[in-house]
Amino acid sequence: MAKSIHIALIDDDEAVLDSLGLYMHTQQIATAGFSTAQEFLTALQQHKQFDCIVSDVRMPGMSGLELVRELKSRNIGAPIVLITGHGDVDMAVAAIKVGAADFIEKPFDESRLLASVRDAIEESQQRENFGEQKDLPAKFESLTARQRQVMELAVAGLSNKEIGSRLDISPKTVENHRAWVMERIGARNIAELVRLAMKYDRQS
Amino acid sequence: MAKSIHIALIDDDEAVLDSLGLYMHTQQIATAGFSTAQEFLTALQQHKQFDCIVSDVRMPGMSGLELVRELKSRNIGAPIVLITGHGDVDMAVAAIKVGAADFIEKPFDESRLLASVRDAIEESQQRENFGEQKDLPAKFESLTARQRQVMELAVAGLSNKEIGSRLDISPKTVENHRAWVMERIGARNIAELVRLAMKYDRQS
DNA sequence: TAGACCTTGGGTAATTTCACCTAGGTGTTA
DNA sequence: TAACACCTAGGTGAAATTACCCAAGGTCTA
Repeated sequence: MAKSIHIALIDDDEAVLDSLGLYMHTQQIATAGFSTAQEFLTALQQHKQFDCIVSDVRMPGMSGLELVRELKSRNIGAPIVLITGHGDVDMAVAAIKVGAADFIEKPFDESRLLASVRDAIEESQQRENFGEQKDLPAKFESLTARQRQVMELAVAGLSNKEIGSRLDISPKTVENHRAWVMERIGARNIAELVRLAMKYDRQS
Repeated sequence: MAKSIHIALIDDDEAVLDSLGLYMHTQQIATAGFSTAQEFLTALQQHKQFDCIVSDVRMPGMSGLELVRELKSRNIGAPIVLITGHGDVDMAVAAIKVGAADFIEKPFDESRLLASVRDAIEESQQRENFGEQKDLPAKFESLTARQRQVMELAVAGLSNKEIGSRLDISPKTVENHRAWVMERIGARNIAELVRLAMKYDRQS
């Protein structure tokens, strides 16, 4: 349910990496620090996944802006938040145009960055959800009859015990069906399942 | 969350009361048995509340049909399921017309009655909900700013811990706000809250 | 200023959910 | 027949929710 957040921090200044990493940690966000864009790209090639990428703009080697372009050309979906100490309007415009999620000037409040990161992740997930919505009918129709029964009662707000007595099966079995439903539909919690189920109901 | 169900059983045949009461008990449904409609009405006057009333039709004194009329004239909302051993189509039609929720001929399967009772309760609750829907905006707007924040994040599927770190308050406080929200909105569980919140979003 | 309400957060205990696992019985299909 | 999917249901352990209780401090208002 929790869905831990994991972000990448890219900055050639170690002090920045440390302080941001520490702050994010206090916010239950895992971080991986990289001194250069190249280092980060190497990690990517090793199948590492990040929910968001926070990168400095001015760095030796590949710049943050170039990194954004590179990632976009690779079709990496993770949102990228750029931070910089020497930004100007043009640079900011360019960054957003090529697809950066945000562009923040140093010095900034850590909470400001956090909010930006969260917004970016949320937005990208909503994009994902839009993609998924087309498969909604397919997903719901892939449920077995039993799973559908359980799903409907769960969405109606019944506990596993109540569903069990309603369907005359053990609460444990309900639990199992429920787990399957969550996985098949791709919902991370009941709230999401309810939302998707309502969407599906209205669609079809 | 559980919302225990409590129904009234009215039949002049003690054996019927006993067996139905026993069966309902196995289904986590509490029952109160009455030998005559009058007895039941007396209980009603003592502020007893029932989610559903199951009554025989042919009884000494007031008949089941008369009971339905009586209750309707008193504006009692609880659904009434009639059961009878000597029914005919006309009687059934009349029963439904005056507002009985269902009309079942003996002998019947206990599970058949159970399903009928549950459907009736669900329907009557939906009627209630329709009534409540008009108050939906009022309810949501009665939330304080903090409660609304918590509500929105909860509906989005975040755990109390996540909401806490997002709002920089302790999970415990989130819990308290959440409880208030549930009470104010009148939702019995998250699923219901999500549904109401979506309804509200679409309405306004 | 006293009362009402909101926000904050602590405690305790019961219940529920979640994420794993194993495993038998059934029915379908390659 | 063997593989596969499904339903059933048990176990364990961690995490979360729910329902209560309590109290302190702030703000606003009659």
